[in-house]
Amino acid sequence: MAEPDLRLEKLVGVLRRRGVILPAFEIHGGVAGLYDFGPVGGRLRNRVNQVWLEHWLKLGNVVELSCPTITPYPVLSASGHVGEFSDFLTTCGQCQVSLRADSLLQESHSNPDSLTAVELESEIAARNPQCPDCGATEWTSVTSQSLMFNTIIGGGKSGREGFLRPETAQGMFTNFPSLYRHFRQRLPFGAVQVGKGYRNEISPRQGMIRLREFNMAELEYFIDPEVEPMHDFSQWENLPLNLISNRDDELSQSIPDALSAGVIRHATVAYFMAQTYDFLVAVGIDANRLRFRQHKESEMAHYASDCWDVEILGSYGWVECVGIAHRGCFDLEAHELATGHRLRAWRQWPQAVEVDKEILTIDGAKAGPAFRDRAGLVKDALEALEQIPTEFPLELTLSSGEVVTVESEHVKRQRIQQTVNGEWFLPHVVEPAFGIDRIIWHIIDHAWCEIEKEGQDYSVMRLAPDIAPIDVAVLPLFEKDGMGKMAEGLNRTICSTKGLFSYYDGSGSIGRRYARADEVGVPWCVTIDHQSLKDGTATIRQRDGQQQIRHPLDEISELISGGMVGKLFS
RNA sequence: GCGGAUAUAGUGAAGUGGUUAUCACCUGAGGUUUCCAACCUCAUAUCGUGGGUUCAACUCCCGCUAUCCGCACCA
Repeated sequence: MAEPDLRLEKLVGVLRRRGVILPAFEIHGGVAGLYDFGPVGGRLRNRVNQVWLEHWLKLGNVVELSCPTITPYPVLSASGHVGEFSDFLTTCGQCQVSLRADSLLQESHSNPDSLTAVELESEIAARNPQCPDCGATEWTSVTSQSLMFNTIIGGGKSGREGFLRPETAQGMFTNFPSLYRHFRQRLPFGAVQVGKGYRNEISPRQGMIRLREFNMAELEYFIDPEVEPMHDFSQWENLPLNLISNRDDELSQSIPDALSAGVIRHATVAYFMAQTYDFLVAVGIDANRLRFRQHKESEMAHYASDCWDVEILGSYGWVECVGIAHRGCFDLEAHELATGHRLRAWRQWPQAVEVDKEILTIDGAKAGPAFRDRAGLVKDALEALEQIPTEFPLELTLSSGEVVTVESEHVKRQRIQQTVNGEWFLPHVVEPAFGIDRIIWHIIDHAWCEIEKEGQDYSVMRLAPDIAPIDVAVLPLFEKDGMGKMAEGLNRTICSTKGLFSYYDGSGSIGRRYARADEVGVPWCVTIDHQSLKDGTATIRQRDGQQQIRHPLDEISELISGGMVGKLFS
């Protein structure tokens, strides 16, 4: 490859100059990790989002949600983000290595994870732990490295702590009851959301690759773990893909083959991998620069049973752009535990079961005064006991973690006789999560090429017509004799056609204007010339291949919006 | 967050302690031109930002911000 760094520099220059992607707030000095999609990029982003949405909605049992980005503290505490996303760091005064402050106290403190920044700092000062790298005992002050943006919801004393969401998923989990009702209590179903996520990265790098505010698109697909998933893989049977298993085996195998070989562990994960492949190729990712990499046991969250990343090769090497994870019931269970709201689906058994058993429950008159506000928890814990205990007093662990002493006078036996028709269970979730900015970056990276044209470097963005931000450039050969007027009229017609967008360009030579259009990936140029004035036809030029055909003006917008124009060139 | 380098027009670069800061491409206006970056004329910058040194700072010094490269962090 010839000077990849130079290519990257040139590409970044093109994107800035033409208003595709540029640093945000640049006139104020800019902010690391924040980028604008400019006059051309804005519509590009929108179209990629749109194609993504349509791709998943066509599954037929998927709906779109839109949830707030401002998220109250308890939601992200329940989901585990508060713990996961904030670390306390300190730096060695000698060798400058940065470490998690709690890891320094692992030896000397029973639970360093629970300490606040101030406590960590005084503990470190008191115990003088050695730097594992250089052995020094000087440490800088402890700083919090929360990766979430904090905010206060509301003002004054009533203000509640909150965050800007680090992912869109939580809103879809908290909406489970509404989704369940919408789908008339029948699994499987899914919810998608396209929107912004925020992570206060310590050092954003590599342009669009690591951002502080980013566009993401996620699908949460809820399934019954006891029902064998039914997916039609016929479309992908003879399509070998690049797979790297968690044992680092590099395979070239079709998705259904990898599934039956047990490399991919779950059919729904496999199905979404195949769908993801189709989406990425449809928006212009080069299939040869795309691979699936399975997470190793060690890098997978404990609750996940299988997880695959899609990595795309571009100017920054292989970059993770999509994660497809089987999350088990982790998320719904976490929110259920935190809120007490049932986030379950009903499974009807084929045969009703008659239950006739004895359980232990509280004797309200005695246990009520004894346990007061915990009486309900005591009741739940007692009724959940598999075996009826015979010895009292009994040490009973409540769901809150608290242990209480139960005397025999607090309890009574109760006979249960009922018919049970089914059970409530926690659905499992398979989640494909897409980093839209990273995907857009790679679409551009793969689409942009410099070719030699008459001895000059010539820059072309070979964007797929479905996502090209500008569908048509309307060009009068000259801006005189009414050609300019005619072209302006056509431009308005195209812009008012649903789904189409065009621009008018009358300045410079015709070749220069074709070049300008090619550089931002306009697939079609329509040129009005002298003949157009006479017979109402114009030439349509194809970006890739640079061929031209002549066609009646009044059919052009229909031809392009119907996606039929490409056929004229074959 | 640490260390190093860098910051001049839309893009890419040159240059200087002292009147109007160069160059190429791009962009705009006018001319010319019957389809692929042609040509001619003209136009477009308070030299990242705040402070200091100086009679005078784009130029020297310091802080900040951003970018790039290592390290660390993150996925």
